[in-house]
Amino acid sequence: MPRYRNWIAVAKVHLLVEKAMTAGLMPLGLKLPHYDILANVYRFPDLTQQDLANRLLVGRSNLSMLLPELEKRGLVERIADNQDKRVRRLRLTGEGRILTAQALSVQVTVIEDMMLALSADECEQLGSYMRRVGAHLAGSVKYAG
Amino acid sequence: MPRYRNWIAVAKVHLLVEKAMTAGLMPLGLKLPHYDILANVYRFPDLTQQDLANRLLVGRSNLSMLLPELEKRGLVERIADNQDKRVRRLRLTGEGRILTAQALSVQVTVIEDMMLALSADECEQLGSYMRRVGAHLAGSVKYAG
DNA sequence: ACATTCTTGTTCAATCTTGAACAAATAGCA
DNA sequence: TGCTATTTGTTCAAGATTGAACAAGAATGT
Repeated sequence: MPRYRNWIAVAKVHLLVEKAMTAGLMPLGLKLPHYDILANVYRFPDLTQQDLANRLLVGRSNLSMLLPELEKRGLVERIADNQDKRVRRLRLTGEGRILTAQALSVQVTVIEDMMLALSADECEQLGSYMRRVGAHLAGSVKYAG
Repeated sequence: MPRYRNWIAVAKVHLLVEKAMTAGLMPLGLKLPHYDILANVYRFPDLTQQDLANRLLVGRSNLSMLLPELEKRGLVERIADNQDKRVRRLRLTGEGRILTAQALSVQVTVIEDMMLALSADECEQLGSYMRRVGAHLAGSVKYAG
């Protein structure tokens, strides 16, 4: 099983990085799902909840549970849209931006540390491989909303 | 954020493959956690539950919940050890081996399909990168039991 | 305008996962 | 031998995640 072995390596690294991220985020009072939300709203303001769910490959109901927590903590705002009264567009508050920036730097640290095992070129090549695989899969895999 | 981008690609592919695996396993009546257990016991018979938990990077309690299900389905046996009366060594039954072999072939199919995006050499190189990263991380990340 | 169909976000119950507390067994050490 | 510290597996309650059902709003077609 030749390719199998290679995939296992990917899965294991993913798991380890997730654990490292969880540990690194704890001091900020954030869990991984919170962070995923914040990081995406940070880079893509005014997403709807549905947009965000698609981006995270997660169910809408999940966000309906999580977002109110972040809202109560004063990190996220949900702004009514005049064009479409169903949707609520997501933005970070000032405080949310500050915390998210800190969290991002945690992730950068984790990733930089991990990638010490690779040269810059190798890291790029790894990314290029994975993007190709991702594009290939995006067509063939259906993901629920 | 150069390396960051590359990691995101890894994470996304991992997520997509997990979804594909979940879908592929469903006809066999297996969920991903069940499969992970079976696949490991298949390759490494006579593991203790603790060994298995370490291998899967999962809590022991998780296995205490899951294994009785697999046992009731007649897929796994937990055999008392004479040397150490605390532990229960894990083995597949005949039926378990058959089902696991089918599940493994599901995984092989998913992975082969995914890796169509890469040449054989590229796939090997990807694996080699990830093994290096994995080895690098294994030292620096502590994982709970 | 109107009826039908889709989409968006919420709620709720069922399922999964985790960590702490526990009992039984082993290991280590005086 | 005894006494303490570890290790193993289980249990249980708390937290997280999911999918189905729902209501409100928007889009489509006539």
